[in-house]
Amino acid sequence: MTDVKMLRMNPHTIKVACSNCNLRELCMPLGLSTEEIDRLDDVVANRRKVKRGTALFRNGEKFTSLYAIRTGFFKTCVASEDGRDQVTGFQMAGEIIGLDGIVNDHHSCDAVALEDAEVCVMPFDRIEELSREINGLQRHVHKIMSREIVREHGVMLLLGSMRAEERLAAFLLNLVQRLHARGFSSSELILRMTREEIGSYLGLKLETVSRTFSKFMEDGIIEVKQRHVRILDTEALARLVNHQTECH
Amino acid sequence: MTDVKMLRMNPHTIKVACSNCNLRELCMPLGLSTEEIDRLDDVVANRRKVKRGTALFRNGEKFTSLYAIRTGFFKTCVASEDGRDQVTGFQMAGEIIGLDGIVNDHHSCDAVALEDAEVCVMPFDRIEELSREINGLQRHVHKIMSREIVREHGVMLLLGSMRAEERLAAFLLNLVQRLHARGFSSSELILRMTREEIGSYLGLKLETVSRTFSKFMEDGIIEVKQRHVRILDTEALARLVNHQTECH
DNA sequence: TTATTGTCTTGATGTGGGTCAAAAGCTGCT
DNA sequence: AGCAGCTTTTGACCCACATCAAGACAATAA
Repeated sequence: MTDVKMLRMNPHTIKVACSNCNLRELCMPLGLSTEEIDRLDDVVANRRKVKRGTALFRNGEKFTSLYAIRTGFFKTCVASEDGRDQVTGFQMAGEIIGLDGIVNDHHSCDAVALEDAEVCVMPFDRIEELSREINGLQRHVHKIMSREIVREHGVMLLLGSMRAEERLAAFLLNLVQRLHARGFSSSELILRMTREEIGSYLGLKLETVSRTFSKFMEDGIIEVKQRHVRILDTEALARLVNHQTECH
Repeated sequence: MTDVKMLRMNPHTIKVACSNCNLRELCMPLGLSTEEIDRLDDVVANRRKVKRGTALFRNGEKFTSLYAIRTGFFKTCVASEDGRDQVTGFQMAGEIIGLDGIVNDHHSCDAVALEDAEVCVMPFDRIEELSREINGLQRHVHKIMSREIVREHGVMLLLGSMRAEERLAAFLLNLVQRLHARGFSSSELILRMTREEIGSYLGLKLETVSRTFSKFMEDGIIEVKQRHVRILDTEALARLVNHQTECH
């Protein structure tokens, strides 16, 4: 038996329930009846652990399920024929990954854990089945996909029209805001990704990311020490993003 | 009565049917029963004409419907607080626009016609209703949204890691391929957008777009005369995109 | 402890594409 | 036809970021 088969058949899985999950409000619809919430548990087939540095799924693999992140941190990236690759997003607890696989029944990007992680496996045919019966779930699935489309519009704006400082400022504000929504500090964070991964996401080289961090530190906007970042002046970051230049 | 209200109440609409629409295979699912196809006609509330240069919808407007393009050509664009804007896509006959509005019940981008256009208005609550009953439609809606997510991944790769020539080559190949799928030439096309709009989409300035066109012409890869483009060497364009540099 | 490897910072230098400017070509209007 | 306003092209110059290179720092293993 191949290693791959072993992995598929013995995927460190645990049977669990949404009904008592503290992340439910992040990844599942609100306002369901208790009966509907019980039925949601049928959607989550099991959980799966993903070790740091390994892939939850890879480009080309058959698509079967969406994944709700329970713990840990992921990056998704696409690659072009000639080997360049581009980080398309960083995902944290409560967020859903795998949507890219729906259109062609195969994934078109890699999802790699940046720290040991655990995900809820939600077979997509079960989701479709149940969302025919629970309007709130149907609506929720649509919203999640639309949200991803809108998020990507924002990244396109960033990549297409912002300069390095603006990109990094936008990146930091976005990260800290999402962490804050999960109960973490709104001024302090640990980066789970390397400078190179940040650079890939932002369309910059790692040296530029590093230099821009240093620049922000000189300007007293943040403190950075390796992966630990403390935001001292959120307003200044926001001003950078909105390009409130001091001219006239 | 305000102009806006006038517009809403008198939107140049015509009642029509999918069942005999020659674009159905592009915007609607395949393999439905005749009974199901008849019911699809209920989804399309009416058609709406959009004059060149005017918006089908704008950022901030209430979201009610998706739109299937019947004729004409659109651009979608997002704007940042400080007025910069970014073209996020160009859409042609058979493609669906409006997906951005689902998540917040309001549109988050503008859709502007680049030539006189006509769209089928599909109220989203009707789509949701019917897709609970017709599995093929449900699946189709999911695929359309997933396709858009994957398309945007491609744009992120382009914006994040390609150089000007590669971007323009990728853009041309993509356009001509989509046009070819609609029965047009695979080597000749009319650009419906300005150099500035191309530049915005590709994260370049209009001068760079113009220079790159000229460069391609010097190299004998294409012929350009204003908005008319003839592709002489598709292979060369493809090689550019895949960065097959001549260095070993 | 030291070696090893991956990550990060910083400096020196180069360049792709941005910016500014001018002119030519198109389109539409009167 | 003639004018006005876009759009496009092209040239000259510049700068933000890439590239190349060296060294510092951190984490892990021997």
